[in-house]
Amino acid sequence: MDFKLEAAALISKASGADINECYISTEVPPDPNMGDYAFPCFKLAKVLKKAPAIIADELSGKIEASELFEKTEVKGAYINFFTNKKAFVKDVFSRVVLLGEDFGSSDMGEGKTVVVDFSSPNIAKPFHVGHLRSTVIGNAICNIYKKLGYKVVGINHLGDWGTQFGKLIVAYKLWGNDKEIENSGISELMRLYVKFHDEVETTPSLNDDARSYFVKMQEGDSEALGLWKWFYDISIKEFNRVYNMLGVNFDAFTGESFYNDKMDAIVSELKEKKLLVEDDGAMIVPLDEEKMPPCLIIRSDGGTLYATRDITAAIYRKKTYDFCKCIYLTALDQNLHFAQWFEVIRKMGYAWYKDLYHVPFGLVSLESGKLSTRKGNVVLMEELLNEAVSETLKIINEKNPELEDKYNVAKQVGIGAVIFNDLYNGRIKDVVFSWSRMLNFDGETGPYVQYTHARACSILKKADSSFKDVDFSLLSDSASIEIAKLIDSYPDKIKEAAEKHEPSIITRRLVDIAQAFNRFYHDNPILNSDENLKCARLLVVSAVKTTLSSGLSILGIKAPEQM
RNA sequence: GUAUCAGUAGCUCAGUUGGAUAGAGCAACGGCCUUCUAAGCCGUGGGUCGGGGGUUCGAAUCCCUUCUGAUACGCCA
Repeated sequence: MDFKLEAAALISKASGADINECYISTEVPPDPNMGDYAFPCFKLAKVLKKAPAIIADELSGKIEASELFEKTEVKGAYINFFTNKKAFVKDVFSRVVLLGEDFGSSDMGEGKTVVVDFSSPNIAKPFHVGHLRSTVIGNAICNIYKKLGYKVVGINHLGDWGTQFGKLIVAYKLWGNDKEIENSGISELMRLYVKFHDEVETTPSLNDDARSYFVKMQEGDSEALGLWKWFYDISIKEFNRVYNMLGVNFDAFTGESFYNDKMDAIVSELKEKKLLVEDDGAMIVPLDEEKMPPCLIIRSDGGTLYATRDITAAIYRKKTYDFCKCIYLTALDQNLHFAQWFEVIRKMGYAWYKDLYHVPFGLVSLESGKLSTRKGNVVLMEELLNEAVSETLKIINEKNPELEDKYNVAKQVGIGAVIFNDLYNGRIKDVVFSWSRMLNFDGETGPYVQYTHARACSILKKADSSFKDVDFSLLSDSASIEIAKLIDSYPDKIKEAAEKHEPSIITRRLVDIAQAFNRFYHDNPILNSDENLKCARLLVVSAVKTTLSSGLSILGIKAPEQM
C-alpha cells in the first residue's frame, strides 16, 4: 500500500491536476504533529490565480474520505494528511515480516548486468587504508545492485603490469633473497622496490635494465614472466587475506596484464576510425571540441598507457558481459582521465559510452600528511583491521565478559566498525584517517547499529509467544510510528543509493532506524507487557531486526546476534 | 593559468532534488541501570548555512560573482 500515492490521488481528484505531478509535489511535513503527508498549493496558485491559502482551503473541502486517512488539515498553503496509524503500521510491519530478508528487494534489474570495477590494488605494493574506500564502497554498490535484481560482475582490475615489474626483477636479482620474500611477502618486495629507487640515484643504468626486463616480459620471456608470476601470487595471497577479513569477493581478477594482448586491435580500430593523431612523437586523440586536454593512447616509445588499457577493457567488458552499466570506483583525482577516455569511446561510435560511470570518492590522507607507500607514510589494512578487532575484544571483556565466541564477535564488530565508518559519510568527502574516530564505537557507528540488532535478537530469543493476530491499534506510540515510517521508505532508500551510487544513504537510514528502535526499546517494556501488547511489540522488534540485518549485509557488515 | 570537487554548530557530517521553526553524532555539562544488553536513553549549551548579488510566493539547495581549501592538467597508474 502506498499512502503517499493515495494522498496524491485524493488531491488529483479534488483539483483535477495530474496525479503524477501531485505525487511529486506531495511531501513530508517537518514535524509529525503537522501531519504525515503534505500538499503545498503554491504551484496551483499560479494556474488558478488565487492565493495559495485560499486554494488549500477550498481544495480540502473537496477531498473525499478515505480509509487510509484519519483527517486532513489546512495550515497556511499546505493541506496536511494524517494517516490512519493503525492501517499504516499494519501495512508496514506485516510486509516486513512476510518478506523477511527479501524486504527491500526488487526485480527492477532483472535480466540486466552491472559491471563494477573496484579495489584494484597494485601487485607488489602493500594494501593500505588508501585502498579501503574503493573496496568497501565498491562492494556495497555491488550488493545494492544485487538487491535490486541486477546481475553483478565485480572486477578487481589489478595493477599487475608495467615497468615497475622490470624494476622489481632487477632489484630481486641484485639484492633479493627467496626465503625473505616467501616469509615477508609484499613488505620484502616493497623493500626491494624502494632500494631500487635509492640505488638508481647513483646508478642510472639500472633504469635501462628494468626497461629491458619489462620488454622481456612483454615478449613472453619465461624467466621474467616466472618471476612476475611469483610476485603476483605472493601479492594475491596477501590481498586475499584482507578480502576475507572484509568479506569481499570478486567475480574476476582481470587486471592490466589481461589486456596486454588485446590493445593492438583497439589501437588499429582507433586508427581506422581516424581518431588517432601524431603529436610530439606520441599518438593522441584530440579532445579540443570537448574542451579537454587530449587523451594519450601511445607513448613516443611505442608503449601503451593507462587510457589505452581502460578503453580496451571497457570494450572487452561490453562484449563479454553486455552491461547496462559499467561503474568505476576510483579517487576523485582521476576525474579527468575518465572523462577523457569516455569521450574516446563516444567518438569511436559506441552508444554505450553513456553507460560508463566514474564514481569518485574523496582523498584519504593521514594526520601526518599524504599517503605515501615509498615514504612509509601508510597504515596497512591488516594492521587496521587487527587493531579494530583487538580493541573490540577489550570492550567485550569489559562489558560482556560472559559472551560466547568472543573472538568471532570481536571480528564482526571491529571490522564492521571500520567498514561502517567508511560508508557513513558521502563518498565525495576527503578523509583524514584517525585512529580515534575509527575506533570510536559510540553514537552513529557500526557497533551502535550492530548492538541495536543484538538487543532485538535477544528479546526475540527470550520471547515465548509469537505475533499472530496482532492488535495494531496498540502500536500508536510515537516510537512505533516513527519506526514504521523509517522502514516503510527504506526500500526507496536502496533505490536512491543505487541511482546516486551512494551507500551512505543506506548507512544513514540504518542509523535512523536504530535510533528510533532504541527509543522504542527504552520507553516500552516488551516481554513484561500483557499478552496482546507483547505480541504487537514483538512484531516491531522483529521487523527492526530483519531490516537492520539485511541492511548491514548490503553494506558488507555482519550482524551478530549477541555482543 | 584552465578544469573538477568541497565549504552548514568547537570537531565529523546529514539536509528528502526549491518548501513550513536548518538537524544528528562526537566533544562539554547535567540526569537515568533491584526491570527485556548503559556499545543505550533523556536533557542543556552551541549557527551570518564562507562573503556578496540575482532568479520567485519561498533558496543551505538553482544562476552569477568573489574568497578559502583539495586535486588534476602528455608520454606513471
